[in-house]
Amino acid sequence: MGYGAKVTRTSRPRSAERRRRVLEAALEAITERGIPDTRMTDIAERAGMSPGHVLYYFRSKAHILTELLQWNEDRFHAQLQADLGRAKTARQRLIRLIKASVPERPGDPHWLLWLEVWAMAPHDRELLQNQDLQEGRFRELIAVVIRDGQTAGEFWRDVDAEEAAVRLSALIDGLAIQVATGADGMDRRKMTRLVTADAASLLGFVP
Amino acid sequence: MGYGAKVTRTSRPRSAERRRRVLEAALEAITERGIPDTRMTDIAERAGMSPGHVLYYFRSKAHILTELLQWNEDRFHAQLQADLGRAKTARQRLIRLIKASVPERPGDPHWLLWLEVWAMAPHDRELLQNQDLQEGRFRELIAVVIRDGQTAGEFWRDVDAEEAAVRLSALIDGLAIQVATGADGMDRRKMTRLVTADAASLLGFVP
Amino acid sequence: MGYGAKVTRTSRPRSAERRRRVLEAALEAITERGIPDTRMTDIAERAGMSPGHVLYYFRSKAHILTELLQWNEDRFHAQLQADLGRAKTARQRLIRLIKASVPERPGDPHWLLWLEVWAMAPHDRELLQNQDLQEGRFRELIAVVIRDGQTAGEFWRDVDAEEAAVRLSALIDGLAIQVATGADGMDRRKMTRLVTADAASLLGFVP
Amino acid sequence: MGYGAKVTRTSRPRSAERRRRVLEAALEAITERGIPDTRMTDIAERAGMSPGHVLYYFRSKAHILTELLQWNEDRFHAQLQADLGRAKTARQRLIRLIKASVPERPGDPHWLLWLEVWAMAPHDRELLQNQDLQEGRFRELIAVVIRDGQTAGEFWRDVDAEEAAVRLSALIDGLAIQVATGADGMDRRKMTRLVTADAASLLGFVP
DNA sequence: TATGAATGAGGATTCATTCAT
DNA sequence: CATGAATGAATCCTCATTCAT
Repeated sequence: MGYGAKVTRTSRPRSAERRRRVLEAALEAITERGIPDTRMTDIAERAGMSPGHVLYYFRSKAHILTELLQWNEDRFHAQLQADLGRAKTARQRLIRLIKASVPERPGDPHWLLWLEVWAMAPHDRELLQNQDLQEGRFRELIAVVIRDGQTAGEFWRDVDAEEAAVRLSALIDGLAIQVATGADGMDRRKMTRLVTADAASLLGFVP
Repeated sequence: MGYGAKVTRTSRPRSAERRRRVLEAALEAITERGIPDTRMTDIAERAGMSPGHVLYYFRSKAHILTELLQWNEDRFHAQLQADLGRAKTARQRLIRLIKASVPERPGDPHWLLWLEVWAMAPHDRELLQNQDLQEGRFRELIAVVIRDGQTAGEFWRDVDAEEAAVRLSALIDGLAIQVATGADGMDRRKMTRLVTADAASLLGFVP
Repeated sequence: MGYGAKVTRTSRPRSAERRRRVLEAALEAITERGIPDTRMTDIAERAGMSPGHVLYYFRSKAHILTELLQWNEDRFHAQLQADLGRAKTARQRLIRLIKASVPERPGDPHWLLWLEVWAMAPHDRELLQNQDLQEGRFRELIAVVIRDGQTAGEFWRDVDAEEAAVRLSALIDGLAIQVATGADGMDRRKMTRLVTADAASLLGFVP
Repeated sequence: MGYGAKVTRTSRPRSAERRRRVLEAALEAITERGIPDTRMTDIAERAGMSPGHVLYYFRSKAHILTELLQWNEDRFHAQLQADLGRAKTARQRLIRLIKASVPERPGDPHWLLWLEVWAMAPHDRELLQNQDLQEGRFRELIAVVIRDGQTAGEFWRDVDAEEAAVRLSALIDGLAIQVATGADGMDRRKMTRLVTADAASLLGFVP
């Protein structure tokens, strides 16, 4: 994950790190205020640079957003993949996947960004396509785990893996809204239990 | 509900109708452009009046929004209640409820407004409370239908009605996102089938 | 030239007058600082209104410019036509035309605007077309006067009127640059004498 | 005028060439976009160096401009002098001078720069002085040729050489505007004919 | 010399809101 | 009630210039 130990001279990554700093700042600001109320200045301040400099790296506010979404998903998936790699059984992998998908807490940045995407997607074709891509990637991950479990005899075989993935991811989205917005009567624990139970009854394993 | 024939002084209804016209215009504009990109002027134009006059009825843009959400939900529930009233069995009522909940098409105004609400709620306590209220009302409606069905012996009795309602409404939300945004691979018909199947297997009736 | 004496209620012209005020302010500012260094604020201040209001009348800085050029030329031509109308002979008309064309003094707004146009025209097709139109109108005016004089026997007949107009207007442009910029060794009086002498020797009349 | 073969220390010529490269780049950029829309970056890119480095050679954008104008005129005059040197008679010299003065084509860099100068001169005293200098130099050149021709008996003697030079150079300026901006109905050939004819009738030689 | 990251002072423009009529 | 002119604060973005390396 590092650039190697030998990089002494501040070398290239400088630029990449600056960009990352901007993205982190943007996510932070957006999490706090929401996209429409996040000003360039908010981002710049948090990133510890001038507004002009933020736009030196990203041509416009829209560009920041685009890259932010990508970066957010990539990070999530990398983490998820690593997580899954450490599990032995499909059942364990599915449970880990569920746990990784549940918002950490109200205001979870990853999910707040998704709420913003859903609100904007109907008016932004490009964004919608990206949404499709990311959600498809996630659903496919679920489907793979399910199929693996079916092959290994851990899950029932007569369930359509794709459809189950659609149902599970939709349930996750719907509940995550409640957790992430901080809605009354739903929290991380409850959501985890609900989704796990649903998966268990759907695929026939013990939660 | 209804102004009746006896309203003689024209003043009030006139005003009420003007206000409704503004709300309709606002919903239309928001559906097209999203809340952040909807200007007072967009609303005024659609409502056929001047921007200044829109603010004569609603003190600010925020007030329009607040009232719009309420109005939108009230309308939805009134329609839903009427729908359910016409059904004989709990099973029929549940199915009608599901059908009423599925977005008509990509861009369905009712749902697009919800997408906006979810995106804003984390940064607006009042809005969040309203969200809780409305979603609670909807879940309770589902729970009532389920309990009715259980009492009538149409649904399995060993299912917790509240929890089932939570699960169903979350599934609906999650899938509605896909349909309403126009996501690839999901549409009204497929969503209806999926939710109905889920309810059926959950409560033990024939879809 | 007035709107009639009966207009008591501040009526329509309000808007038109505001617009004119903006154009006057713009011309003033541009004359002082040049187009590139004229800020919206400069115009607004001089027009006695807020910058936002200036853009309420004219959608953008570019729009102000476009209208300003048109307005400037229209004004010049209206004045010129009136001038010519009062002259009896073609010779007198030509002399009046020349006098009207000579810059009043260094910094003459009408001509400074032309200097700006010439500098911008190579990079703005629309502007160039407008330039063609206006210069064509002016040259045609000269040509008409010349032809009249030829018909009346005041000017030599063997001179091509169009070509003479081209030559005269080019000479006027070239000298006006010197007068309007305040170049050394050229002024209104000298320019008038030079152009008149040129016309006289070209068309055969006594200056 | 060259640096000769003896320059051993490469330092100076290097620098001089770099500077020239910047000036060439600037002229190119300005010709394309006009001065107000030419950014430091445009110049730097064309010169194949970084914006920071451009300012290492020229302290500011204004300095580039100043030097560019000088360089542009020096180049023009050097070329012109060389041209005239090859002509035997004053008549030939005058004709060559005219040909050299006519813009090559719409967008001729040398003339586009003049259009910019005229637009800026009224707001920049220093620039105006430089304009006076350059135009004076050009007019004097014309006057010299005329006087030579008069002495040699090629041109009429009763014409005031200075005044003729003023007239000719103004006519050239006025027509060059049309050619250089790409105005309708005027081109290099026509302009050449017009100016030559004017000079011929003024000085009494056969065009 | 040479780079390009970094700055920050503006600039045009937008838009909710106010208010005289 | 109704208008639309008027405001001005706020926002994104540009760009000459500086400076550490």
